[in-house]
Amino acid sequence: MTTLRHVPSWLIGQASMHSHRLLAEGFATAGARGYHYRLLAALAAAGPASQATLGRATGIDRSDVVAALNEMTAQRLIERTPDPDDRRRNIVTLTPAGERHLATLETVLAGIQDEICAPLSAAERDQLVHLLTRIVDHHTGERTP
Amino acid sequence: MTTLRHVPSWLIGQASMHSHRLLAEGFATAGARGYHYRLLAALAAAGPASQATLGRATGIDRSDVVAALNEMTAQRLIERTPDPDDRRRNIVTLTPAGERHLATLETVLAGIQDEICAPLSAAERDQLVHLLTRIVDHHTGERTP
DNA sequence: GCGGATCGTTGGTCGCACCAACAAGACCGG
DNA sequence: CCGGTCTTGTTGGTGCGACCAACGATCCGC
Repeated sequence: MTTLRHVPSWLIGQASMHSHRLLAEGFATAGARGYHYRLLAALAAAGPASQATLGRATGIDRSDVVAALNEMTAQRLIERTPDPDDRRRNIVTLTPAGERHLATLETVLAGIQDEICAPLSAAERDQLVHLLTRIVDHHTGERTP
Repeated sequence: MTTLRHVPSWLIGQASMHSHRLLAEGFATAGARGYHYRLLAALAAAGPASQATLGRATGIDRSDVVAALNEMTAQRLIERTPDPDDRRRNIVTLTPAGERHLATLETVLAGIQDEICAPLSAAERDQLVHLLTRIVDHHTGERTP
């Protein structure tokens, strides 16, 4: 696509495709996918939380949280306990296996960042992060005004 | 996701999500989607071509080309003619309506680029394009050696 | 002429993002 | 205390994009 080579959205999309593919491969060999990592990371960062809270923290839809959590309970990575203070809620907890799993996914993730940014110097990588941060912040801030 | 805010692949993915959403909205109001634009652009750039050629030029799978082309023939944007020189092939041609449609999609696309890059100066936008180009080239070059 | 490659097509799979609806429960104003 | 409103978990379904396997038909090199 010669025409599209200068178009930001095309470049962003292509870069996203490649990184997503690499990430999906890496996560798949660990038996996980993107949603799993995000949820594990959120749980590790903020401690046990309800599913709705997790959904808000990760930007994953409530219904998709349910599905991912089902898969993760099957793998004994998390546990669902009914909240005694609010019987609508489930309190989701990270199991030791879940913490270990998160650690391996974390290393996978880090390795793939280097792979993605291979052609860039450290300074350029920081530059890229800075530019993208501004774009992402701009469009997430304006989402729900 | 505080943890992910510095991770390139996360930023790329988020940026891709936003631009994809904007683009999908814009294209949808014109009755198109991403594949349609890509195919129209490829046809305009290289002239009439077979479906397999189009697939290779756009990076879209043969089977997905079929589906998109079906939708586009229903909208009278393209025409499929059997190739007399090779009876396996269809020669796909852009209709006048298709050219007009492409033009409107082109303006939609351009507008959205500005929207995406709104928080960036012209120089920064060039910088971003340059950095992303290097990443994309790196990972597409290594794809099929 | 035969074997291998190519082309269009059908019919699936997967990941991610999203939406609508519902019952159960919480919560608040009157 | 009761009714209305909101939240929570869950079910089920949509759309897009990327991909893969298999098929008959056709072409091409040997």
